[in-house]
This record gives sequence, C-alpha cells and structure tokens, in this order.
Amino acid sequence: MVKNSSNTRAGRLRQLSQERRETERKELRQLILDAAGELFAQDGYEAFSLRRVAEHIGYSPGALYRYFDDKDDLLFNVADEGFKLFRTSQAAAATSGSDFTQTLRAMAHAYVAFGMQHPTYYRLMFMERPDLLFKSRQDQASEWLRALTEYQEVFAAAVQAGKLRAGDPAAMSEAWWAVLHGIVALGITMGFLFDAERIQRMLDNALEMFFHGYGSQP
Amino acid sequence: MVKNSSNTRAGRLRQLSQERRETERKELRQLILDAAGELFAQDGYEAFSLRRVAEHIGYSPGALYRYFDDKDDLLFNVADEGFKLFRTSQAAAATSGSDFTQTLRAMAHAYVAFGMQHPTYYRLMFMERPDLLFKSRQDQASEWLRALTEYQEVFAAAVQAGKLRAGDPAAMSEAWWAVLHGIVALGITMGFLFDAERIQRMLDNALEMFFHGYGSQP
DNA sequence: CTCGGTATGTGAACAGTGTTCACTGAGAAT
DNA sequence: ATTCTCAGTGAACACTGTTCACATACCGAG
Repeated sequence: MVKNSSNTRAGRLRQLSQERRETERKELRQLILDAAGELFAQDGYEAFSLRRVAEHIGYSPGALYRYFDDKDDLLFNVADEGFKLFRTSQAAAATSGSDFTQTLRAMAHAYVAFGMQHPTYYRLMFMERPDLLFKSRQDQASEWLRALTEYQEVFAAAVQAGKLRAGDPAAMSEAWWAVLHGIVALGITMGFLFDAERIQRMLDNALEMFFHGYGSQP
Repeated sequence: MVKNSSNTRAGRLRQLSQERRETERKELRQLILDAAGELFAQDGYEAFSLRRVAEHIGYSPGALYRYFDDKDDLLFNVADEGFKLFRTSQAAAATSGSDFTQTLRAMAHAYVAFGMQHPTYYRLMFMERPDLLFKSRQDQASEWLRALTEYQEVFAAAVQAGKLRAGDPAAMSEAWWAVLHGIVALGITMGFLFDAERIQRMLDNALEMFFHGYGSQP
C-alpha cells in the first residue's frame, strides 16, 4: 500500500521518483504525438505509418503500443490536435462581426481557410475517418459535435432576430454546412481543378446563393 | 509479315486462332474487372487488395499485371464502371422534366441517390482518388468532365430562359455542385449521423435555399 | 513434323505495413 | 539484497503491392 508519507526522506524520494516517471511518460507520449502530427501533415493519410513514426524518434515499433492502443488510437489523438485548431479559428470568427451577415461570412471564410491550410487534418477529421471522433473518448467526442451545434446557435439567433427568414434553424445550418463541406472537399481532393482563388470565388458565390437564392422570381 | 490470307485453309485457321486468343484475353480481363468490382463494392477502398482479387478468380497475383499496369490502373477501370452508371442516371434525369425547376430537382435527386446507393463508387470517383480519372486515358477523361459541364449547360439554358437570375452560369453550377457533393459526402462518411431520410430532407432544404435563399429581405 | 519464338501464368522474392509476444534490463518496493 | 514491475527490444506473423526468372503451352514458319 502506498501511503502519502512525505515526512520521511525515503517517502519524499519515492514520491519524486514516481512523479518523474510520470512526467517522463507524458513527455514521450507527447514526443510520439508530435512526430506523428509532423509526419502526418507531411506525408498525408495514406503514407502515414507507425513504423516511420517510431523510426523518426528512435524507438522500435512495438514501443508505441505502450502509449497507444492502436494506429487508430494514435490517429485519433492526432485528429484532436486538428480539432483544437479548428475550434479556435471558428470561435474567433464567431465573435468577430457584429452583424449576422458579417459573422456568417467570417465563419465561412474561416472554415474554408482551415480546410485549405490544413488539408490533411481536414481529411482525417471530416472525410477519411470521422468515425474516429465518435468512438474512443466520450469527453472529447462532444468537442466535435460542439463545433456543429455552434452553427445552429448562430442560425437560431439570426432567425429570431429576423435576419433570416422563418424556418428550422437546424435544417438551415445543416444545409449550409453541406455547402461548406462540399467546397472544402472539392478544393482538397480536386486541387488540380480548383486552385485557392477559385475556391474563394466559389465560396462567395455560395454565400450569394445562401442569402438571395438563384431563382428569378421575387 | 502477316498477310490477310483467308483463302487458304492454313490462313483461315491462323486468323480464327488469333481471334480466339484475343477474345480469351478480353474475357479474362473482364473476369478480373468483374471480380475487382465485386470485391471493391463489398469491402470498400481500404480493404481492397490485388491479391484477394487474384485469389478470388484463382490466379496468382502476378498474373493480373499482364492485364493492368498497376493497382491504380485496375481501380481506374473499376471507377469507369461507376462512371457509366453515374452518367446514365444523370442523363435520364436531365431529360425527364420539361420545366427547369423539375429538371434540376430530378438531377439533384439522381445525384444524391447515386451517391447513397453506390457509396464505394462515389468515394472512389469523387473523394478518394479523383486523380485517377484525369491521368490514364485521355479519351475517357473527358467522360468525367462531361458530367460536370452538363450541369453548366442546364444552368446556361435556364439563365437565358429567365428561369434563373442573371449571372455566370458556370459559377452557379459550381456552387450547386459543391452543395450536392457536400450532401453526399456527409451522407457517406457520416452515415452514423445522417441516415437516408435525413439526407433527403437536407437535399430538399438545399433546393429551397438554392431557389429562394435564406435571407429575409425580398 | 520439327524447330524457334512468343506470350501467359507461376512461384519466389523484396520491401513495406500493423500487430503480438517472449524476452531482457533497469529501476522501485519490500 | 531480493523480488517485482514495467518500458523497450527484436523477432515473428500475416498481410500488402510489385518484380522477375522460369516453365510451359501454343503459334507461325521452314
């Protein structure tokens, strides 16, 4: 039984040693995670391999299994990093403009910018393995849904304020999310067709469509 | 030198034999392709493997390389099958409604239905490896762009007829394509969030948005 | 009919992947 | 000082795509 005995010399030593081992463990875990993030961003999803991560930090492949259950588990934790970036960029945009129109524009541009600047993250998060974000940990899974519900709140407020026409805010935000996702997905997977400027114009067109529609009747 | 000599018995035999070998070759090629398509639709992109295709038809893995350059080459030809399906379904929808609104609705529903009914094909064609459709063969590459330009033509006609407000038809169709792609992509990769009915509602909402917009001002 | 050539399929090999596991070796606990 | 725990290793397993020397069967010509 381990007692909380820091009054004796042996007790203090034991505790310090335990703490040190704990921080060492966390440091190595972080080292793996950093290396994984770097290699992932560099080589993309397909070429990403456990063995190369291990080699990159000078460990044997099997060692990583002391810190992560699986390749999927490792990827999940990498995706988490991407989600932090995504959430902060979205949150910043959400509180930028005073007008709803401006706010939505800012959030949309932030969304697309994130996808274009971190294509591998976006791929992993929203395209390749979105299932990763659901299983695994419950406390972090909500992180993922929160970004989605954030849009809904903005939309609900806009409908209530009369900035948008009456209707189901959830349905509207879903449809708008589909637009954003479609633009980013096309931009990422068909970079040879759509360069950055064209994606920008596409987004502007989509915003125009969103607000005013393309129909001719008033 | 091979002369076109079907007047002698030996000549006829030679020609028939050559024809037979040729058809045998085509048959085996088709057998591989069918098996590949089956396994691909069954197991999806990630689990798809050359060796399993070979095993499935009772050949050694190396044999496939007599008929396809590469795994990519094989996948490209599988994708081609998907494109035939896609194109015919789109073409049928394009000539269905007399009114533009109806036509666009029909095409949109066909688009989404294709994605939901053939998720692995859609993944391969538009998400996983769209690069496959560009390199490889020039004559078939246009096949892929034609489906895209078809939308543009419909839009151009609609603008000219006053069914849509004035503007660049290409930009409009691109934006609308992004919407469709976004809906299907979300439906495919996040099937646990969006079931078929919800995707349907999402599409209806998107059509509403497309025609009338979500803004409150007239 | 026999010879030479041509194309086809095989089997083994290579380099890579994720994952497991018996084993060291060092440090902590007793 | 001895036991115990745990991190890390290295080898193995079952896969993957791809290549290549080789056997083999068949075709065309002499």
